[in-house]
Amino acid sequence: MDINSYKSYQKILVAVDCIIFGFDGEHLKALLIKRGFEPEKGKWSLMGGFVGKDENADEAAARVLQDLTGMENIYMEQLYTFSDLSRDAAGRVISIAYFALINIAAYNEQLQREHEAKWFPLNKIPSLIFDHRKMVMKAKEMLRQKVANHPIGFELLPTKFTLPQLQSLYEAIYETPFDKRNFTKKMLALGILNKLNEKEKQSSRKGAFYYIFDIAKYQKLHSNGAKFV
Amino acid sequence: MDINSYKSYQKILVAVDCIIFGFDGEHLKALLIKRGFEPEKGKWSLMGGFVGKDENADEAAARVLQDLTGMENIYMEQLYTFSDLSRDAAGRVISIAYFALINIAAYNEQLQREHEAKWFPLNKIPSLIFDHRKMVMKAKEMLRQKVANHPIGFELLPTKFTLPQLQSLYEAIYETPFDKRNFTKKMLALGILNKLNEKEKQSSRKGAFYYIFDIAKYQKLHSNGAKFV
DNA sequence: TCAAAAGTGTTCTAGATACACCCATGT
DNA sequence: ACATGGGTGTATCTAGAACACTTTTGA
Repeated sequence: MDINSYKSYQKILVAVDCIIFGFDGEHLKALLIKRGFEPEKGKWSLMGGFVGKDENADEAAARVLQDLTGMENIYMEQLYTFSDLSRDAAGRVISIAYFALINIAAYNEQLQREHEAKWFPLNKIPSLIFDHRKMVMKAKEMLRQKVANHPIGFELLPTKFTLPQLQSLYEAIYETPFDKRNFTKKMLALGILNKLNEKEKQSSRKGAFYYIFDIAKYQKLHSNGAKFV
Repeated sequence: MDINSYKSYQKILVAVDCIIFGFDGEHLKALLIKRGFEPEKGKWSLMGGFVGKDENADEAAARVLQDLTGMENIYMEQLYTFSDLSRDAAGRVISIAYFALINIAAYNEQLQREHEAKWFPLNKIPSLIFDHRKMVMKAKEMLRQKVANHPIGFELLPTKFTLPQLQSLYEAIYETPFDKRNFTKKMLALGILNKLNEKEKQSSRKGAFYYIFDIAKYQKLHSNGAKFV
């Protein structure tokens, strides 16, 4: 703050934009919508909204996410604030970007149709309005960093998942294959997965055992992160 | 964005606040100012300012930093955006926090007096206005993470520095002692330090060789980070 | 019986850690 | 001569990487 009074400064429109990641078992995807209003109507865009006078940015982002997905308690984290003068064609708007991780299978098809939303693989993101492409790229980078040290990958999977599914997810995030034995070894060594006495039989004849993430065990061990990759 | 027009949303005052880190050879410190205007006049605070209509947040932060330090080209990075409804006692203001690293020895004493600024060791931060304490803590966390993978520690030291100085810095950042032999070994193994044929003789009789950071070598090796701790 | 994916151990290598003595110099 | 901080090497341990075969079962 400098010595000028608050009043001599101009207020600015503040938006949030959400990069919503999902994983379909093969590709890491982002949920985009066809923008329904001007400017740039009809173009692909991130889901966003303005920050209202009675909410903070986290609340605004959660509201936007709920509008689009119908879900609450989505994993969500602030990413970065974009403030270039001409980033929004309609005027000065700064945008606080959030990234969110959801279980793609739980996503409501109905809402998808209502919003004209679509999942795009990260390597096939269409042309986006404004600086949204930059946001997606930054979110992807942050996802990689976070996943390496925090057990957030599980947010992208169903409650019950198999080790091959988990591995596919990590391979999709890092765009690189991992050795099955080493991967399994490391994940199990973390001691935060509980094996269920039940198999997933869709994707193979033999079937793969389901696991669940044991959040209690995780929190006991290392509240501030451990190495996941 | 939702279907409402931009106009139906309220604009918000947008500020930047800077967490400025320095290292005096022993302690990691943050530069704080005595706030010169209401509300909370006379209390300790981060240096901040509003984002003007003709600048983006990075530019605003750079301007604020230059006001306080007289320096340009300071290492600076966006940290997080704080937007709680009641974070500023004077009204709704969101603040984009930045952290900056400067060579404390190059800091202009004159400006320090003008701004009633003072360096505080990180473990002796006084009571701060608003949510500034949260900002400082978050900045400290980010500094640790960044320093581990990026050669930004050098920003806190003079151009010429000794290995004992570098080690003290890392020890201050991580609040933990390192083994001298292992530290030296690792730093030299990175291959990004150039030994000068010149010694620093203030702090010991024998004297310690000066080194300089070789940014060119660093960039050649790994543009996207390496392990520094 | 065979195709397709799941499951499982050992060896090797590199990086991290632990550890103690001599060196250079100013007083 | 001695006190102070600077400089250096080796042995051990641990985590990560490389690598191939057997198991299960539906078709």
